[in-house]
Amino acid sequence: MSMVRNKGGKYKHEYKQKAIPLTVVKRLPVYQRLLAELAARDVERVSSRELATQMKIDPSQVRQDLSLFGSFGQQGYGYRVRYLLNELNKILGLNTGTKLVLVGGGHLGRAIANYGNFVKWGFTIKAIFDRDPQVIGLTIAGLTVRDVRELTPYLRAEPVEIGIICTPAPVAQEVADQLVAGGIKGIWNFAPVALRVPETVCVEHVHLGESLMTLSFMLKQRQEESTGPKK
Amino acid sequence: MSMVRNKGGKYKHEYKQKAIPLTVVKRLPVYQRLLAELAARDVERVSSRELATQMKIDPSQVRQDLSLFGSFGQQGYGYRVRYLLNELNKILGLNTGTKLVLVGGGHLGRAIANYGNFVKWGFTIKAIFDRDPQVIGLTIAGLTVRDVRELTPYLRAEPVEIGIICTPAPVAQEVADQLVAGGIKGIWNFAPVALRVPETVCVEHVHLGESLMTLSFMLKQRQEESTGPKK
DNA sequence: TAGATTGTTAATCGATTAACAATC
DNA sequence: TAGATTGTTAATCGATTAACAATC
Repeated sequence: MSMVRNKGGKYKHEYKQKAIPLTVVKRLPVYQRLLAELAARDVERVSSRELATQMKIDPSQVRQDLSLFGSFGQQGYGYRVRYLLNELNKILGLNTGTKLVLVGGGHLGRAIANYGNFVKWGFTIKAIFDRDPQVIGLTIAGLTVRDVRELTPYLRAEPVEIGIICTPAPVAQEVADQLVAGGIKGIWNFAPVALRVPETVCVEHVHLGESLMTLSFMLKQRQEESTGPKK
Repeated sequence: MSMVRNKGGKYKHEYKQKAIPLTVVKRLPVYQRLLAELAARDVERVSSRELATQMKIDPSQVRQDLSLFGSFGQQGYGYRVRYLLNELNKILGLNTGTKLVLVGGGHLGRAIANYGNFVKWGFTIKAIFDRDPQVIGLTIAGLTVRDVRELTPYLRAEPVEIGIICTPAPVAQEVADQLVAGGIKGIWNFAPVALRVPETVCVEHVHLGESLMTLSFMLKQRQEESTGPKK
């Protein structure tokens, strides 16, 4: 996938400067997962129509999304599964040996640390920190939990791309500040607070409470639909 | 909040039949959280502008979102925090004693079971199931883990609104089928698969892998922005 | 070759933002 | 009362869907 001339004779993708809409960004990992599943079953090719059916979206959308990053298919054929998967991995920054630290060794932190699914995309948790003397010194997923006071010095000595926050809400902002001070580039936040960070730092939050409330709302709506008048 | 006549003399909210856009649904829990924080600090009133600032959206959007459910504010004053919070809780179906079962007693399942944050909205996990003989019989969050083969009989005897799936991906669909057979109304799915369920069943999925990939992508974009040409 | 399917441009649809009368 | 802020309608913006020439 190098630079390609288009009709006008101009280069496309001279610089990938276009901002990708968040709606598209959220679909990229889904494409990746579907492609990975197909590749695991040794499926060779896939059409935008097939991918779209799986995701309950329009085939045009699949093609439009992918075309933001390049031309990966062939007319009349579709997409080669392995090739497209590989391109998506590159787009998503997978398999580049991304390093993480985890702060908060409670139940959720332990679950994340032991969740093996990330390793295969090249993500590695390098250290775990906690504040509680009862937790410090424990072994979680093969790592000895360190005192959170060592966090900033650790990051100075061992630069890491991503920090995971699995602490209670009240201390999450403080931890975020320390991670930022330590030069972290992204935060994966599981605490139910909106973190304030500099613009240069990316935050992805997983708010379990909000997720459950969403489900609760949908349930209630369904119920009212059936209770209410039938059209 | 009962029925109110509008200018045309027609009742509004005769039947809450309008479908709420998913974009709005996803913001409702955020409003709820912000209001709960304000209520905890004994703040009495809040304006759409203040809420909007917190959420980095437009004040119009806050008012428009809320107006889908009723008129909760007062001109020139804003919204009473406690009143609006209470209305949001009703809208979201919180504090109605929702019962859940959890399938999968691994690290993630244990974290969910021990995550105390849901209890305060009236969600209670009534039983935990697993397939592994090593896990069956263990006590997790005060509950003895049952054999997953008891799942369907259990649900027949003890109706439950929501099933949580914390199993590995390959068995998630099978578990979903059993939950549906047991009359469950909603599924909170942590397994990285798209579940096939009847239209009557709501699914909310939390895909940790997709979330981490999203973060990875944003990081890569940031990096390319700074590496690439400055404007 | 004929059939299929891409990449892309144009048309549609829906969500966000702006504006303002109503009124606390 | 004057100032502030809602609820709602209209205008704008962006995302999704449709259409089709290009071509494998």
